[in-house]
Amino acid sequence: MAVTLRDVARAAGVSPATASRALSAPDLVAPERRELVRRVARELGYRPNRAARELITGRSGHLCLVVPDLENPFFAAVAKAVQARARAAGHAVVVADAEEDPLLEAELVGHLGAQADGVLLCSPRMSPDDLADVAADDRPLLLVNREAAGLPSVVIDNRDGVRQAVRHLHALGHRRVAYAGGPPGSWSDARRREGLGGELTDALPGLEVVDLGAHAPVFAGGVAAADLALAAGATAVLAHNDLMALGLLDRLRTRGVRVPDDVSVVGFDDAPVATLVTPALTTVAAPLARLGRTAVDLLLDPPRTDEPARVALPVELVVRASTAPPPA
Amino acid sequence: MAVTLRDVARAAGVSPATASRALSAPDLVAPERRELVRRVARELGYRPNRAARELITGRSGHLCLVVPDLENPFFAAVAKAVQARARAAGHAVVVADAEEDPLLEAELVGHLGAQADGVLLCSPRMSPDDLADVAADDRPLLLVNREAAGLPSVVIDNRDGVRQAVRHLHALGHRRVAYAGGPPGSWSDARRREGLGGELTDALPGLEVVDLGAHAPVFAGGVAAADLALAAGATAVLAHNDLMALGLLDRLRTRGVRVPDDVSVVGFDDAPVATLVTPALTTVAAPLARLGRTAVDLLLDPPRTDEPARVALPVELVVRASTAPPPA
DNA sequence: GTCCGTGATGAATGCGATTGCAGCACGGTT
DNA sequence: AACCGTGCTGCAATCGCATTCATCACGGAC
Repeated sequence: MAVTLRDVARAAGVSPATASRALSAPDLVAPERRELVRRVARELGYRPNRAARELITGRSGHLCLVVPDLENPFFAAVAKAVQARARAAGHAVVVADAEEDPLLEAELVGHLGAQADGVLLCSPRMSPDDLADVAADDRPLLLVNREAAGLPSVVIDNRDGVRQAVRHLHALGHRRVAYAGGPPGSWSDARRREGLGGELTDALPGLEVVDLGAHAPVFAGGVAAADLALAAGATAVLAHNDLMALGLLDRLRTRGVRVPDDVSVVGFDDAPVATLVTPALTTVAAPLARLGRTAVDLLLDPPRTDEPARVALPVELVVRASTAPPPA
Repeated sequence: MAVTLRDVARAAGVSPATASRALSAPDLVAPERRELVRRVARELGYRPNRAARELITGRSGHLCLVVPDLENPFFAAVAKAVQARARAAGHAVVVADAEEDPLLEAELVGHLGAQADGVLLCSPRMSPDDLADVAADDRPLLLVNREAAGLPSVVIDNRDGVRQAVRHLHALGHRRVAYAGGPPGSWSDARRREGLGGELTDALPGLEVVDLGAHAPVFAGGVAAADLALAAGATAVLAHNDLMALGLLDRLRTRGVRVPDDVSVVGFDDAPVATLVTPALTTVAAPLARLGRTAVDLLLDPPRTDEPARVALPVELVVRASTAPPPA
């Protein structure tokens, strides 16, 4: 059997209460006794039983992370960072893959979240109403890459991202730029469309933004968008994410259109795959690791304000080989 | 506060013991009482407290999954499948990213694994000795994509994978095939080298296999291997994994070598990215989802044999656009 | 010398669910 | 009528730990 606190106490010749204090409230125990207990504990290989501790303290030492798809590099990157930061803070991470399903998402938050010290809900597909429902538990909840009224959140600056991308294209000489949007209902897609609005076109003379509509945020979505972009006569396409940008690249090549000579392509997220293709993708880099770390920090000790915290992280355009001046 | 079993019992007019049995050992309770309790529990939104249950049963309902890198698509795919299967079996998954570090890996198994019902150790970097150490706990442990004496494991058929790949290349007419190996000490790389051994060259007349040595199993490793392959005069290269194959593709293109016209390239794993590049990668598809599912099944109810279970899953060559007959 | 404050310690309690054991009612057997 | 087996049910103990409260020793102040 495992070593319990009683074993340590017995071996050290103290009561379980003293042993407990020596390990988790050191100030309350006389120095030499404290060190004795700690040494004995180490020698015996004592590990506190999380269940017993949770039962009495109410804290499990677990965080729950819910993502739509673990295989999506965006969420994989966030999950990795969350895991690392949580571990540094002494917490384990229970991850749940919601398989892009809003219902499953809500269920997972309810089931798994109930046994955790807090829940990180990543890019939820849920409607604002359902979101309010799952947040009704007193369990701390933090939204990642999505905002909602009354809930704390960490997001990336989507508006600024598309602006940086479009300014880059405009500076290269492009005047007709297409946006290949993400799925309908996507919160981040809505923010990006805001960034493309009047304010931007006002600031950039001669610029026309063509909306190519909503697409699945995957390779196939980009393939479909490519044909629309060509039909619309755009010389540059900004994609909702990198996966779609790869689809664009592939379809354009198939149709004999050279990138970046004939058409420029810009992605979003800076997924690792962006550097693995030819031409390497110009893309808006989202600080995914920082997103994950900030989320954990904010969840574990929330600022003591009345309003829930809302953090937006800056993004940065990374120019690679998929953008160039338009053909003369 | 949360609804406890006592609340349910009181509301249903029975003792906590009966309420407990009604929910988790239904046969022991009279039918009408049982249904009453279950209805009341549902109406009150009762959720058993995992900590309390763990304390007495010793089972936590958690599995622990340790992987070297969550962002690696290979492990992301396995993690996704593990998570799904575990959930179906009523278990939550605690994931730990070992950051490719054998020491951290061992520590994570010790810390996190101690509080779980079982540990899935994915492609451990650990030495066989350290492996034996961490397995010394009575906690069930299962190796994924690695074998070791005395431990149960689920692997893919690495030997057969390289054989299928090389047979394919030989059938296309290639006679000088290079192998760009993975990192030194990699268990799966060793198995693949076995597959390339005498048995294969005996069976395929005229075939020569050139060993390009060990490389980091990433894009940059493939880039380095590309130059070696060209210098060795190979007309086809088999890479340790898809990431390296992408590096090969990129470097060959940069040097003006056409794929597949001049040189054929074959990857391993069939990571999602294999279809996202041009030319789409011919690769050995590892059944990653099945790997994860099988691992969970085997961990949760191990066969009652003396020897620990060893399962090898079949792989399948997927021919895409990166292989063709060699130049005349 | 007595009293009180201080700091260190241990005994006891409880967190919520499970489970061995005893008790109870009931129907059938001798 | 006495007895026994069967089927349910409840009591109470238990898991490992944190924490409250009482106790005790010690030293300084009066």
